[in-house]
This record gives sequence, structure tokens and C-alpha cells, in this order.
Amino acid sequence: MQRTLSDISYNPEEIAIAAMAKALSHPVRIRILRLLAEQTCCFTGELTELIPMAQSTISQHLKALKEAGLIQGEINPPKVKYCIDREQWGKARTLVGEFFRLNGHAGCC
Amino acid sequence: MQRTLSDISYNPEEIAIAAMAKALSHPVRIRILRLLAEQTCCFTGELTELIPMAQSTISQHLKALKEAGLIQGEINPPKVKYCIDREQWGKARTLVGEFFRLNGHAGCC
DNA sequence: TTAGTTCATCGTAAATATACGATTGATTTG
DNA sequence: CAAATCAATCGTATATTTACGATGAACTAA
Repeated sequence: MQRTLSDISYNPEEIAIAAMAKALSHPVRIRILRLLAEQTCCFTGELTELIPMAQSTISQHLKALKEAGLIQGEINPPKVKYCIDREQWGKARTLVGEFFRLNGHAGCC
Repeated sequence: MQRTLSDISYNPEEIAIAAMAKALSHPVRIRILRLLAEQTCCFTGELTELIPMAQSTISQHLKALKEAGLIQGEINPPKVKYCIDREQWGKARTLVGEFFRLNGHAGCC
């Protein structure tokens, strides 16, 4: 795979949107984000209790979300507090929003 | 894999958003959507000329976008005209827009 | 009919994603 | 210090994605 991907020069926006979308491409990650966003205050591994998945799996998904910049974790021994990274979240919203503002032209198909 | 996925009951919105995001999770699909959206009129396999990838690969990506409902193809022998499915596109925008309206609470982390 | 065009699909190889249990590392508590 | 807790990481099995070339199906043109 990826035999030609490197030959295509994507612009940064295309890459950013795709990376963004990839982070959102699994339902459990959507669930996690919803849970984090809905909490009155920040969250920790209660996720492990709310989501019937192995702790290691949830940790993996959290890592993916963190790497995408959507959430941030604050070590708060002996726990870790996760929450939406509001700044990045806003940027993502803008990015995706602008992309969706594109539209097919009338009279097509 | 998927050993527990079926045990978790995701709600339809979570599934829809994740599916949507998955369709957008590859830069070449973002590129394709942009190309389709920017064309004054609808498109066919000129994509094959604009994107340095095997025709079969592009066809595969088009299929993914079609299955996600984002584009539609109209057979127009001997070619096929693709374009943004504006109705679905609008729905996707709403879905994603609402999701992004979620936000972490102030005072977190 | 025959050849050519266009696109989808098949078969396949390699990369990546996803899940688990087990282990490790950091920190707190006794 | 020892034991307990919490979360990350490791190792691994399986599924999915992604890419390619080759083939096939539908249609046009000669």
C-alpha cells in the first residue's frame, strides 16, 4: 500500500481535514467525545466504566484523539483528567465547516 | 477484532457521524470532493487524469464516497458523470455541524 | 461484427486499525 | 518499604483499508 500516496502532493488543508475525519471515524471515539463534552466537569477513566471495552482499548482511542488534538489529558495523580481541547475543537469546527460550505453547482447530475 | 464492538449499542447518530467521517478520512477523497465541488459542471473520469493514481484505485474511492451518500454517479455512456449529492451533503453538514457545536465546559483542565 | 473506450470489479499484497490480555511505570497509601 | 491503584504501553491476533494490475461488462464507432 501507500505505493503512490507519497507521489501525490496534498495540500495541508486536505491532510488536516482527512486527519481530523480519521479521528472521528470510529463510533466509540464519537461516544468518548460526547461524554467528555457533556460532563459538567472533566473526566478521567470513568470512561472505562461507561464503555464496555477493555481499558487498554479505550486508552488507545484516547491516544488517537489526543494525537488529533481534539482532547487533552492532564495528569492528576493517581488519575488522568481528559477533556475537550476547546481551542483545537474550534479550529476543527472551522476547518470542517469551511469544507462543507463547498457545494456542488446547481444543474449538475 | 470487533470482538466487542457488537456489544456496545451506539446510537444512530454516533454511527452516522463515524461513517461520514470515515468517508472523509483519506486525503484523496477530500481532493475528489473538492474537484467535484469546484467544477462548473459535472465530472467524469477526468479525475483519472487529474489524480496520479490507478484508475481502479480512484474507482474504489468513488465507490466509498457513493456508499457514504456524498456523491452520486450518473451513467452517461460511455462515461459516468459524478457529482456532489447536494441533499446528502447538506445533511452531512448539519450532522457534523451539530456535533461540533458540542463543546467542553469552561473551567475544565 | 470488430475494435476501442470507459468504468467497475476481482484478486492480491502490504499497511493500518482495532481489540484483547499482560505488563510496566508512576503515584498514593498503609 | 510493600501493596494497591490507575493509566499507558507492549505483544499479538484478526479485520479492514488501500493500492495495484488484470479482467469484465456496457456501450460506441468503424
